[in-house]
Amino acid sequence: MNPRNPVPPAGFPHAKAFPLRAGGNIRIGHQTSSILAHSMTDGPPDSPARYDFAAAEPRWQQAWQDRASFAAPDVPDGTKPKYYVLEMFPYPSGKIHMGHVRNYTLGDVVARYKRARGHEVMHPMGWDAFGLPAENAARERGTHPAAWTYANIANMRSELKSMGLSLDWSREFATCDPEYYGQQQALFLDFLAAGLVERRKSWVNWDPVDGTVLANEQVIDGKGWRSGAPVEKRELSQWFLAITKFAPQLLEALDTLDRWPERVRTMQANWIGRSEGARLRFPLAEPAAGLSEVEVFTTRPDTLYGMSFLAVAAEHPLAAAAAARDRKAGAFIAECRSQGTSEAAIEQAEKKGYDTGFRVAHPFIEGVTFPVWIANFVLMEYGTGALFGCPAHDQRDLDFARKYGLPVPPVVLPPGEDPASFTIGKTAWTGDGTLFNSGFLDGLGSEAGKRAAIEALEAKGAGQGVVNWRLRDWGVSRQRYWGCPIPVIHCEACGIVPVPKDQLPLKLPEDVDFSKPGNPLDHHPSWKHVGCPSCGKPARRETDTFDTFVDSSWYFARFCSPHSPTPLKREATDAWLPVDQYIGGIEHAILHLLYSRFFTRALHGMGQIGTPEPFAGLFTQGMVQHASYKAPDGRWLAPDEVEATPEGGAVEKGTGIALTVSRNDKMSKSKRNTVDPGAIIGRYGADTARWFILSDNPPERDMEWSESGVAGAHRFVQRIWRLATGLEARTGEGESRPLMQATHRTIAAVTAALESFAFNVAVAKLHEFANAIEASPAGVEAQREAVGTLARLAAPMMPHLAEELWSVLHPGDTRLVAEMPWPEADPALLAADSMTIAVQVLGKLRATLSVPIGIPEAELLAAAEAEENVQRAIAGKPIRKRIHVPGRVVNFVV
RNA sequence: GCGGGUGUGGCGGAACGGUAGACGCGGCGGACUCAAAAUCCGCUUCUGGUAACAGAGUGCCGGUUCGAAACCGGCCACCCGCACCA
Repeated sequence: MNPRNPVPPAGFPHAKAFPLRAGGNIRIGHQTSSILAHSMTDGPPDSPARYDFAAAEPRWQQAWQDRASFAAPDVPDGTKPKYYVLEMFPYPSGKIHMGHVRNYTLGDVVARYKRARGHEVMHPMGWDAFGLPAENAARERGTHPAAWTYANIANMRSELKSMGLSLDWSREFATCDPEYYGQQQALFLDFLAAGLVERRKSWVNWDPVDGTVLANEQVIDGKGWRSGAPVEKRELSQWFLAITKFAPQLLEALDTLDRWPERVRTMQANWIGRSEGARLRFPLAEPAAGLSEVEVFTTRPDTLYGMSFLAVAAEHPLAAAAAARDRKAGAFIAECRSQGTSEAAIEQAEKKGYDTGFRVAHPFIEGVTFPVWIANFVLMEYGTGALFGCPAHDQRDLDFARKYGLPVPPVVLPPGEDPASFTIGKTAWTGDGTLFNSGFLDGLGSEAGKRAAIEALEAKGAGQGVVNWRLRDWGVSRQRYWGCPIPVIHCEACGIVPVPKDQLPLKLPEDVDFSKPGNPLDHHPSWKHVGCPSCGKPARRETDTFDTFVDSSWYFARFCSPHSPTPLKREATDAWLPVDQYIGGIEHAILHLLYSRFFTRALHGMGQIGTPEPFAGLFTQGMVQHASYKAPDGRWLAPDEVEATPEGGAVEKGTGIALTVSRNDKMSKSKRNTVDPGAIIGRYGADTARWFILSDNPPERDMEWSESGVAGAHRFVQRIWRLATGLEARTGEGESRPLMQATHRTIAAVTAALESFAFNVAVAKLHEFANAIEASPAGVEAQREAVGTLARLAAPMMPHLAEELWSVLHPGDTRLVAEMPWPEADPALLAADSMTIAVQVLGKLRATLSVPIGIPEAELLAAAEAEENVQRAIAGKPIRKRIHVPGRVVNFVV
């Protein structure tokens, strides 16, 4: 996925925060971590007492690759249930970051677990490779975007491989591969043929810094999502994908996505923004500039008799008509446009308007006309860009009316108010009530009034009831080079002519000049000049490229048949879609996920995909954060420049200057608090990094990366390694049944935890199990069995160590844990031999009682009552009630 | 303003309505060592007590229940998303 703040390529300034060799003291919370690092890097690497992850991890990665352990067929034979697990694919910015490590570790746990549970698992990886950072790199240092991108991919691929992910690399592609974007061009032509593409002039969000158009979804607080520059309004011809045609389906189907987080569904529902109301036309008293009426949308047709004025947006045609005959109107429009849409601007902006002098008639009120104002709070993008002002029952309209001295006629009487005395002060009445001063609507309630007003409008031909959507069509044109070329040709004679499919892929030219501002494709001397495929006359290629969100709107489907000569292969998508578990950041809750849903529905409608929804399950992970350190002079310090104080604060190394510590800050270059995964993996190994990132907290929450936490995870890795290698030395002749029971309880607990994404709990249960093994007096064979199960249960999280443990426990066994089935809990061993019963008096714990399973109730109650503490609490009072919850608790009520 | 979510030790967090604080981090004490590291053992919610034990305790107020972190009603705080949306 394209990050909002892409990390510029090449060396992070503090990539050396965690040096691979000794000497890198990270002194957060005393000296443990630096001391540990010292011993681990300087100690004998082949010491039998320590697990040599640096040698073992590549070895097992090679073994998986040699055995093609993670390859999935395009069309499985159906003997196993399929499971498609996918993490949002990365933007190749140069290096992986901790967010990637978390994301891909989560997905890998699911993939490995499901594989062990007998599913045919597809777990692919690719690259969301088009986008602006590559072009910026080209401008800044003269590398070609393709060279920059593919070099980054090569680097990040090897970083991902070092994590030991169970990926099917044979499915890998980058969206900037012509084999991919050529298929995307073919899909676009299908969309065009299906009537889902429109070219039209429209007011667009223009990012003056990036020099390109932005979709509404890419404008955050009035600023460009990438550049952060205030967005301007411009009118341009653009390509649009007709997502609004699917608005009702996209909204309704949210209810079917029961394995999506509630908050994502809510965000999408809000974004789609359905509202019921009416569209109606107000005739102009005198036609102006060819306009004879103004259309408005309202959700409150019941309040039509409360009209006081009509207001249009600055971009509305009627505003232009006013400007044409009135210089001051033009000046007001210009003022509105420069006002900006930033949050600050909106908050400060008072409601301003300009009376155009035009007047409109009212559909119900004869012989009266109302003034038409241009108002800065009317949005051209919503509804019709015009509204009727009803100040008594809309706060914003009321503020406007008070400012300009417009009338405020009340028409909705709140419950309990007297019509003779009810007036509106500074607060509009926006609730329901009884209509009055409203002609034929008088006496109706608000809901009945709406229905009656719509009926009357329809009868008069003045309007109709409608459902209005906040969702806009998706403008996909971008004036950039490093994107998928839009495969159409503009011909003076024939108009818009699609590039014939047999000429796809329409490739980007390689010789481009980034020295001039603007779109290099447009500047290219020859690329855009082409013969019209229809009439043969000279014509012009479209030089816009697609928004990169188009690339990510169907990649999950392409993964099913990544080498197909057609965009999709129906047998493959039928076999694999929908994605069973999709995992990624919450930042894509609207944009990417909504676009992908739209694409899937569109392709479903064209018969190219058999399912209407792309992602059956969605999991949104939290961010990875890290403490940040700021000096009084405003400098940010990297963790390795900081020393902890005994009081829990931090000072700058060397100078001793006290620093402000912020404990949970999103990792960012500017705050210098990033941690480089490559360095962590080099120093502790992939398993340690994976284990820690899973153990810290529930995966949907933000987590804090801490050095001491990683060190703790590494201690556990080494500990269970010793558990396996020291089997013979740990003599034991004792009973093995308790250990077997602990084993099977752990199988059940870890299984339940993994099923519910409670990976931190799974980790805790495995810690407990390791404690139990260590404390067990059981003999060698029973311990071997237990440690072997520990390895298999830990395998989704620590795959390399699991293989290593298995090979140590079972020399000569050539099976891989990655290909073994999941351990089954034996119900006979889940049942305990004895149980601990809590004994309460009046709900307060007074004793615990260890009793054999199956003890008669009377016996148990007698034993409980006999407890000394219980007797003291009862204090001689008669027991009124004895409550017994078998296996749990006894409660005496006195 | 609308919508969604979260509140539990020093910290991250566990806990089918049934022993609150599993597990980890940090801390304290100890063993081993010439010394350190690594490793191991013990303690670690708060208050009182040497202890046994007692009292309090899951944001606040109330309710349901033999029993509430969990369920219900009413608040508070924080986080996130949307928002001059007609």
